[in-house]
Amino acid sequence: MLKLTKKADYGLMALKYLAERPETAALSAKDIADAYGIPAQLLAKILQQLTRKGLLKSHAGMNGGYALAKSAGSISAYEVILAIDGPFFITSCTKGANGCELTPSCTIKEPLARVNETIAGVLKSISIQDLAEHEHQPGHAPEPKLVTLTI
Amino acid sequence: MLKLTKKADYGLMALKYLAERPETAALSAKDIADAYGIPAQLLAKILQQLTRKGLLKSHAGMNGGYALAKSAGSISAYEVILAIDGPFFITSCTKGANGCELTPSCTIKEPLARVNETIAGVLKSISIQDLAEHEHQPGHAPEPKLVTLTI
DNA sequence: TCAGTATACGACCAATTATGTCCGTGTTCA
DNA sequence: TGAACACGGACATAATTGGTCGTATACTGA
Ligand code: SF4
Ligand code: SF4
Repeated sequence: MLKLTKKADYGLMALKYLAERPETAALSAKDIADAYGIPAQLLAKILQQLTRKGLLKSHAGMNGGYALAKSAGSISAYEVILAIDGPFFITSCTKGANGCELTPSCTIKEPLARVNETIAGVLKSISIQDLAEHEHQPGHAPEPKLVTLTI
Repeated sequence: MLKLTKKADYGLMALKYLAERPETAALSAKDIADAYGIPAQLLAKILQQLTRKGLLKSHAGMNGGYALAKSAGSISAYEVILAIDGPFFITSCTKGANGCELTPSCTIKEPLARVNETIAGVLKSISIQDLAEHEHQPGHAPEPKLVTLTI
């Protein structure tokens, strides 16, 4: 419960990997998969999804592969998760048609919707660049981000 | 992905229901289940779990049922989710033994652990009382809570 | 031009998890 | 004593996730 799928996980890793290598023109799905031990075909599908959503640019043929479509700083973790796993909701209601059938009697969906928004906000405030920058030198103080939650 | 289980959902609803009725000595699982249309036996098991974790007090026999073990203000949504669904992690690693096998090569687990902490913080800052108070009068300004995220 | 390398995409399968039911046991009270 | 309740394990089923396969298509460079 409340767990990121591995697909989203893999997607984030791949984007981070690309963000760390801005000099290379393109990296193939296999290259990235091998670097981490991710199933190559699965990662390929994930990268294809990200391409369709406009987060990556793809290039077939020899020396082809994927490259970031935008700057690493302008891609948020939220976008990635959204692209891979679809709309982001922590509850089963709110997702259009097929929600849970006790939505009318439910009294906690509004508060939970706020929580949902807050978590989405957290995810939106994290960029691929944040992930890539992270592990560098010990002396760099990462700037804290603030998120507001109103029940 | 990143979705609350219905069990946790039901648990929160039940606790809120109890919090709104502090006068009654105890309410049976069936009472609460009927009020919302939740499967009674399933809710019963959830309430039993919450009892084992010390969030509820139970009383068998006629006119028995469940009551809050603590004040509604001192029970956080985090505790409830923890009691029902077990340890709270957004990633597959960090959960003791059986995590994902690419933990050593993974480069995003530290940042994600911070995100995990942040989300846990959000959940911890929400009490059952917050849920119960919510829908009252329109004029009451709910106080916003602040959560800090440091990548 | 053609072989090799790569993406694109849908169908399919296996493993896991979530959801819910059944049933027998023990407890309390009128 | 019996009705109404909690307790808890063992199922059964549905939904989701994680992963594979096969094939078509696109691009490159020798
Ligand atoms: S309606 Fe209530 S019970 Fe149903 S999914 Fe939404 S929050 Fe959960
Ligand atoms: S180790 Fe990395 S890939 Fe594996 S679960 Fe943790 S964050 Fe995800």
